[in-house]
Amino acid sequence: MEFPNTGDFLAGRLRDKLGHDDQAYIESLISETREAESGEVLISRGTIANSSTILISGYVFRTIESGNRRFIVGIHVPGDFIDLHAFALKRLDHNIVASGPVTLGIAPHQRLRTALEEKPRIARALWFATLLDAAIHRKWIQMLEQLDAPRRIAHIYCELHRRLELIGQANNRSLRTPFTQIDLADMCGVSAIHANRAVGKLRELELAEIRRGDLYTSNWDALREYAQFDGAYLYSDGPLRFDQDWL
Amino acid sequence: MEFPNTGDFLAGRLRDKLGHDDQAYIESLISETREAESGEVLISRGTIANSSTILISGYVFRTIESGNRRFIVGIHVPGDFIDLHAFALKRLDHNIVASGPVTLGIAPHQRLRTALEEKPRIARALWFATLLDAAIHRKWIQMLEQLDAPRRIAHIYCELHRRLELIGQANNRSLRTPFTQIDLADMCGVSAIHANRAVGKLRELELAEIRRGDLYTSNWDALREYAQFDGAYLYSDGPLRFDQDWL
DNA sequence: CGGTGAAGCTAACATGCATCAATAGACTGG
DNA sequence: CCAGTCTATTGATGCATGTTAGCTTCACCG
Repeated sequence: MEFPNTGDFLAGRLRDKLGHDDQAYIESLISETREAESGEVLISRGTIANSSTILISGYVFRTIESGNRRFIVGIHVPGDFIDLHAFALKRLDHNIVASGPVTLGIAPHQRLRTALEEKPRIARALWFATLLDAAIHRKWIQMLEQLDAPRRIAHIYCELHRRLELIGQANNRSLRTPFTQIDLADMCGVSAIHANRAVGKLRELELAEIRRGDLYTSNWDALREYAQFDGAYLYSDGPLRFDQDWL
Repeated sequence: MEFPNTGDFLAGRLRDKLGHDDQAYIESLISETREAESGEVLISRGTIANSSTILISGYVFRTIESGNRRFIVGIHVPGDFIDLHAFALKRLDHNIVASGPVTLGIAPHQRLRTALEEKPRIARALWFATLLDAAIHRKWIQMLEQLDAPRRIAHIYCELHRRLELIGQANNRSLRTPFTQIDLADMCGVSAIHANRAVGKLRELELAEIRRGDLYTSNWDALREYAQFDGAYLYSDGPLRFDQDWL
């Protein structure tokens, strides 16, 4: 299977957790790829799925609609399984929406089932991936409880930067995204106007310049300190040997 | 193994998901039980664990300490595995703290490992449990993004009420907890003073009376509507057959 | 080239919440 | 029984954020 625009796109999340053979095996679960446009609802809340999806390029949001407003409860970067829940739970409790153009890999549940039976290590790797999602969720909860709007925005960009780093797609000076200020507002639980003020404050403090979703900074460290960002929750440190002493 | 104060305490989370034999099997993973006092840190962030823990009675918080303040990012009720993450990730990124006196069941990782190898259905049940945790996390994110302080408190109690219902420990008129207003503040990301005002507002609206953590109400439906509570995210509806078409 | 709509930006006022200060009630240990 | 501590409560003040309205900028497209 050929993946456009990506080398070893699965290198990120499961990087230290699987050998090269296992990575290739996971890629072999993908039966086809698909392109989608910005704003497209890739998976709707409540739909019964019989395949799961890997994000190959672009960004997607997990969104919950409530009271004619949309809330973003998670973001995914290339290499992430975006609906493993649907495999175990059969239906999702939220929508998955493309932010900007995306490329997706489709993994039929039938193949996943076989993989889980034949390769226990794969099963654990997928479990690990969902545990990591949960850890990121917890960090967002804390972020929403603790930080004001400018810091929330800074924290989100710092997290994305680290996650892109893990798949070799991070840039020293900038982070390009298709996010609008409305998207930022929906992530932070503030109004779009206030998201605008928050972006302005980061600019005023000379920590970051955010233009049309693209963040430019000359000092990631200062930005991370301002956002009180500590990436330990991403479990990306080397010595953690996932497969070694588990099986 | 005898469990004090609980009948079939695992009936809740995995209720429809496992047969009676499997429930008994999970209970047999527990090598010993342990009591702990209110406020005790049961599992510290960063500790390498070689056993996992099931909450048998009482409540526990998942907490993150940051900038000399504590944030609560999750609550567990009897029947929940509280540190399955530590099994797969080896260390936790947060603390687990007893709220009020608790009884715990200890399941050595060695036994869990054997169980996962011998009973694929158990492995999936545990995976399901962590996915449910993630779904609850997402709901908290949305709640923090959308609701004001009084509604957040109401939502948290509505969620707990539903979760207690699933293990047959819910009461029609009240919900007893050992939570202080400081705890409520740490869950909602507001100051203790404001949590007090929020409690006062629920009282003023005649939706609920909260005294020393115990909530009394004559109208759960009104409270749920006020909090915009929809329990679908708890995946507790009958027709979802977890083990049937998965294996 | 100019119209159109979405996104970004700004101002003015209203509300939610933090903070400080102070007090009262409840539990605990002497 | 009292003192000390933790919790609950109330008021006053200022900052954070919501809301409404209007304006600007830019990409797209006829």
